[in-house]
Amino acid sequence: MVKVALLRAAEEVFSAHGLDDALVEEIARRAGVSKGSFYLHFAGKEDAFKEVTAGFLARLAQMVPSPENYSQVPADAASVGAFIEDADANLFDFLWQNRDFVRIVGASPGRFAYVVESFEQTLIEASRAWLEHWQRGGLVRPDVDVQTSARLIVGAYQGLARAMVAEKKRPPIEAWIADAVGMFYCGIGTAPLVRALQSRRVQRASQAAAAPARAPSRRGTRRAK
Amino acid sequence: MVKVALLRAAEEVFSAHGLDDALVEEIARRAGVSKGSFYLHFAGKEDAFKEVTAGFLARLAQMVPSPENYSQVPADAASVGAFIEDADANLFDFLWQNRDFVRIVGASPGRFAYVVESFEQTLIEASRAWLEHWQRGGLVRPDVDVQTSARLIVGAYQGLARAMVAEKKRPPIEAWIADAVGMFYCGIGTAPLVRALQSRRVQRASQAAAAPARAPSRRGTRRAK
Amino acid sequence: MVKVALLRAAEEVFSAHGLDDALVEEIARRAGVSKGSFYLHFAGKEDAFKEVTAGFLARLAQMVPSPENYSQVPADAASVGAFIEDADANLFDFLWQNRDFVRIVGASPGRFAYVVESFEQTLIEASRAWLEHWQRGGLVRPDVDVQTSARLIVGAYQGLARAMVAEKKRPPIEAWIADAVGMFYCGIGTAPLVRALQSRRVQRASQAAAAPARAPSRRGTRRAK
Amino acid sequence: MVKVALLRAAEEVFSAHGLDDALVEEIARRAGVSKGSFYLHFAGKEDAFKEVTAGFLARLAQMVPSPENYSQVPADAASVGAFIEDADANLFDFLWQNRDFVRIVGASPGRFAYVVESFEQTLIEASRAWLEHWQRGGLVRPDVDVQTSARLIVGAYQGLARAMVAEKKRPPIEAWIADAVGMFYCGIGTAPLVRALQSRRVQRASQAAAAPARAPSRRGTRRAK
DNA sequence: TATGAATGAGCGTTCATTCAT
DNA sequence: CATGAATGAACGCTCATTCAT
Repeated sequence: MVKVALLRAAEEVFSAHGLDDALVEEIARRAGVSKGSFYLHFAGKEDAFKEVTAGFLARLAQMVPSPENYSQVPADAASVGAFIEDADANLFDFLWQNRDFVRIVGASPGRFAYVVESFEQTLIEASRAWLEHWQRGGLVRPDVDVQTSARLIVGAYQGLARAMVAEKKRPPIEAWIADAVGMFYCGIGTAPLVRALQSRRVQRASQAAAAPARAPSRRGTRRAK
Repeated sequence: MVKVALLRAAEEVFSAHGLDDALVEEIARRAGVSKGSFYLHFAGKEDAFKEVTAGFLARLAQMVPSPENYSQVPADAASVGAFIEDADANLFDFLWQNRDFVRIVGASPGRFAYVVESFEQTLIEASRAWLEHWQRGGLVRPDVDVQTSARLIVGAYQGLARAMVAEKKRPPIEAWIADAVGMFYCGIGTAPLVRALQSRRVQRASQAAAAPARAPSRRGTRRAK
Repeated sequence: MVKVALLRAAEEVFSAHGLDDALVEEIARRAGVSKGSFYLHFAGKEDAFKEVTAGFLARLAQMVPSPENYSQVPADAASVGAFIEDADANLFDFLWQNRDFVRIVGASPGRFAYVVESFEQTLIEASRAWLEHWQRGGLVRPDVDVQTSARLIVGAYQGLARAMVAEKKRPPIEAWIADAVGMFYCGIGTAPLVRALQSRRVQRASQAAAAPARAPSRRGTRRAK
Repeated sequence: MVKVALLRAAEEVFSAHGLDDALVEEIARRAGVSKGSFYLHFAGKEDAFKEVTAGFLARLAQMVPSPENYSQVPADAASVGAFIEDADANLFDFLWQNRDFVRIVGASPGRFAYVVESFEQTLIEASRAWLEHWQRGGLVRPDVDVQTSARLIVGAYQGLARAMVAEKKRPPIEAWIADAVGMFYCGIGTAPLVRALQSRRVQRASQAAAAPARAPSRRGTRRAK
């Protein structure tokens, strides 16, 4: 119980001040315990940061669907577009909610690079699995190198994520993702998938024309607080 | 002379450790002077950081061409693509050479945001000037809002730059830029420009197919040292 | 416990070196704790000085009698002289014991002037109260302006105190006070008081003649240590 | 020439900040020379302080008259009172003009006590000389111990000086001195001198009654600036 | 003489970590 | 498990003094 409070407090303080400027004192105070208790649960400040990061990545990993753990695996061209966009938007919304912490983790390139890299591998693996799944289902062209494509997609998404967390106001994440999905899957998809994605785009464009001042329609996880 | 050495040393140390973790002691030592001498040239550590940043931005600004200070302003569809890509690749190569420092400046969003923003304005202004120039020359469609387009282009390039400096190994900057240029200018260019850009792309693709293991071919400014 | 030791040590060190030349290190060392502990109890060196000063003034204020808190208020001419001289000698003896610190506080006229002034007000107020008391008792002439007289008396005593703390060897405080009391109260007293004071003076003179090598006969509070 | 400027500047800066807080830099700047030049003329900051103090005491000593170097030595009861008061008032006015520096010198009791003491000796010696002179002239009673009286007078004047320099606004120095002179010389003077002093007092009192708002009538040396 | 850049010892303050209770 | 007082290493900045020119 205390450890949970400490982790919560640590995430807040690390998000607000970064690893170096975060005070153990403040973490303990926010958790409602003494500074000494902090050291009963963590070996030190850096260790707490690692745990917070690990927890964050675990929550993040839970948001990454994979064909194995999905009961209703979409395999028809019509629903794949919506499925991908929804999953990705969920992930990006979560990153936006926690953008301060994401920024902090990304700001220490030397230290803790491994955490980013391990998550990157997770993402690549999941992407590869989906691409294979859809390749088997005839939505992705048989000649596509799924491993390479997965790498490229994840790399592009990282750039997108970095750009997002550097913003001050919430950017139109859904539109960004739709564009990205359109770009990637049109490049590797078979004719049915490309047609389905294009019809989605047309549909969305007409909606946007009808209601230009789009309500952000928050979805997904709220920021841990 | 001493100040130059201090600025060089400061840039190195700030790049390596960031503002807070940089030691005045180390900066002075690397510059070959005493700690006291540091304070003959700077009001304090933060002041030195500002000077380093200002110098960096000045060097950066020199790499941004504008129609006014360019003797040979390209205005024909055939050469515009190469011109843009070359200028952009130069800029990105410089950022890559100084990626550590770029990361540091970008890592303190609150403090020093103004330096990033001021440079952003410089870029937007230059982009707008080029777009107007080419609009007058018939390469950019007359109905394009150059101000808005300039904003979008600069924003996209920022995302690209952020993604680049976060990499450990030099990414294929030239390819990234070529893709970006292809995307943006096809969207706002008139038919001749679009055709010229597409022929560039075809040409490059065939080159890449012939020589898959691309030699990086460093160009542009070397890192100040 | 630690704070008491720190306050004691701080008073010593401030007395010996003044605020600026006092070393936090030395204060902590004398108190038998680490430098870090000093900052658990004080916001900084100046804050410690203020606390020491406040404590000193509090002890000082306790030595100033007032008619309200005195059970046996003397109101007859014969005992008033002895009462005044005794109270004043007590106060001056305390100042002498703490002459180093008194000198330090008085040496920074700009900073900390308020502490001296606040104590001055306390003294004036007490003096006024006594003069009114004795005026009602017929020992002070009815036409005397007690407020003005109180100011003058306190001012003269301040001069006396300043002169005393600047001495290297203990001056004849009792004699100084006796002279001062003789001067002031002869000027404002009614005939009975003046007669009583004069008889005291005669008596003391004959004693002094009999025992020229006057024993200092310390009295009152010892220096806090 | 440079040394004179440095001494002047040093006196100003020492007066304003005290020995420890005075900056060699500021002294040199005010003198219009470089910091290095300062060390051509003084062995260090403390040495400069000693020279400034010595110069100040020399000027002070010049203001102390002695029977030997006085062409018109007053020896009649009528003019002695005016003579003493005038000389003392001159001295005190000078001290008032330089009260900041006087305070500084007095504030370092341990260090530099010798300068005060040497000047004290000068004063005592001069007072003794005058008392002897007047004793020979029949204005001071023959049974008076001139050495002891000189000590007492100088001690009392020191107290007066200390009280004065601690004031924020110029106190009525002339009145203080007149009172002091009246007190001391009535105690040791012969009948003619006492009568003369009393008539002065009466005269002054009537003047004061006629013009209560006494104009200060500055006299003597102006503050070195 | 004069300069002023360079030096480096020194101090106030912070804060992660420890440990006796 | 919990506390919080205590520790001490670390660092930014100041400024008296030196010395090459």
